[in-house]
Amino acid sequence: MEGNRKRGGSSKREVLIQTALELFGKNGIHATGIDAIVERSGVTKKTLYAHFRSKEELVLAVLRQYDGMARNEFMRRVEGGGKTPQARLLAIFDFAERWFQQSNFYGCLFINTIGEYSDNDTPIRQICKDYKKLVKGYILSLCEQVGTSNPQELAEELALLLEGATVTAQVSQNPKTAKIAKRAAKALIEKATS
Amino acid sequence: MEGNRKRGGSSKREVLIQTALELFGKNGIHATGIDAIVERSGVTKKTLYAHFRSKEELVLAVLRQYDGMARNEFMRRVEGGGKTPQARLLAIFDFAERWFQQSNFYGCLFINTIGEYSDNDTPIRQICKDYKKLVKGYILSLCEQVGTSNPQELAEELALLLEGATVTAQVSQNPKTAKIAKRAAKALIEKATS
DNA sequence: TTTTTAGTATACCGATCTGTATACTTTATG
DNA sequence: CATAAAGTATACAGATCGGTATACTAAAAA
Repeated sequence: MEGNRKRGGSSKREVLIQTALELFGKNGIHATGIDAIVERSGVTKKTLYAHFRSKEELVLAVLRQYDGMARNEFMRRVEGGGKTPQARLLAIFDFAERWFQQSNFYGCLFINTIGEYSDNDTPIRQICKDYKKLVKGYILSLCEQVGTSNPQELAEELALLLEGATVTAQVSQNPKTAKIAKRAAKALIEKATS
Repeated sequence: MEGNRKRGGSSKREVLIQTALELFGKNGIHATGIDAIVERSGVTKKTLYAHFRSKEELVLAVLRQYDGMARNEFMRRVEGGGKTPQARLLAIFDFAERWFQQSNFYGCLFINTIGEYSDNDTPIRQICKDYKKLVKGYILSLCEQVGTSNPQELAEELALLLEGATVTAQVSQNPKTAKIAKRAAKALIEKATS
């Protein structure tokens, strides 16, 4: 074979990853059984284990897939949200607000996953850590274009605001935390560039 | 009986709550089995179910206990960390730094728990939500004494910084996020009170 | 067309999960 | 001292966990 993913559609592998992503995001990883993924995806357990050797491998595939998707959309939205570096930095929080408003928003998958896996040197945790590092790197690259004497400092502060807004929106189920973070970000950017 | 908690010591109930707190914090709730709690605490399963009707009741007891302990220590440290409202607001982040440095720091138990329980109207989630609300209320009370035209706004911003520092310290295992948050907080407080 | 691959359907395995039952022991108090 | 509460030790029930085995089917490739 070879002609899977029937014409723009999705292979069984992708269906499984997508289904697992939904369930992991909603209920967490440990609370999501293989049987639930199999049932919801309409794919047989045998097929699942033909694509993934174990649940952990499925978890890793889900995290990697989401990592790519999320960072891509993040950068796309930020880039499209403004022309100047200042405007783009603020657009981060417009993107966040739309994200928080989605009905399937259950906080950051990577944060939630880290809460379930404390062992530091596991591949699962590493993916989560790397994601955060890469996002912060992107924010830093914007801060470097904004004309401040200490872009690293500004990037760290803005990254903190984004994380804080995300978990607070998750807890309170109120997307307005994005606006609060944006207001604080504006003040910090102004201070750094004056 | 009645003379439990043998002379300043701890009753079986308290031992179970403490043990469960450690395991829930480290590995999450769903990943922590009753058997693990029983084994680690040295208390029989029968006794556990004599004190708690179900695992969920134990979870609730753990969260309530931790809620009280954590808020108490938070306020105590902040109050002892400065005399003026400004100094106390900044002392929040000194407290946070010490917290992040503890070897058994695995992020905020309430945040991690919310990541495992997405259903909104469960008692478990309610405790987590209430905790965050009460902490924010305390921060607000400090902001009201600091002399700003919009204490609510400042409190929301500082609460976001604290959350962001907490989850970022959890992910990066680096307590320095507290200092970053403190720096940003200082700027926001100055701006609000000038 | 024949063969190989990917899939379904379903039953099963051993381990672990939450929770209960049975029988015995410690211990505080009336 | 006698009693009753609280505890230990241990086995077990029923469900679910992650993962495997068997038999059959659809379909693409040779």
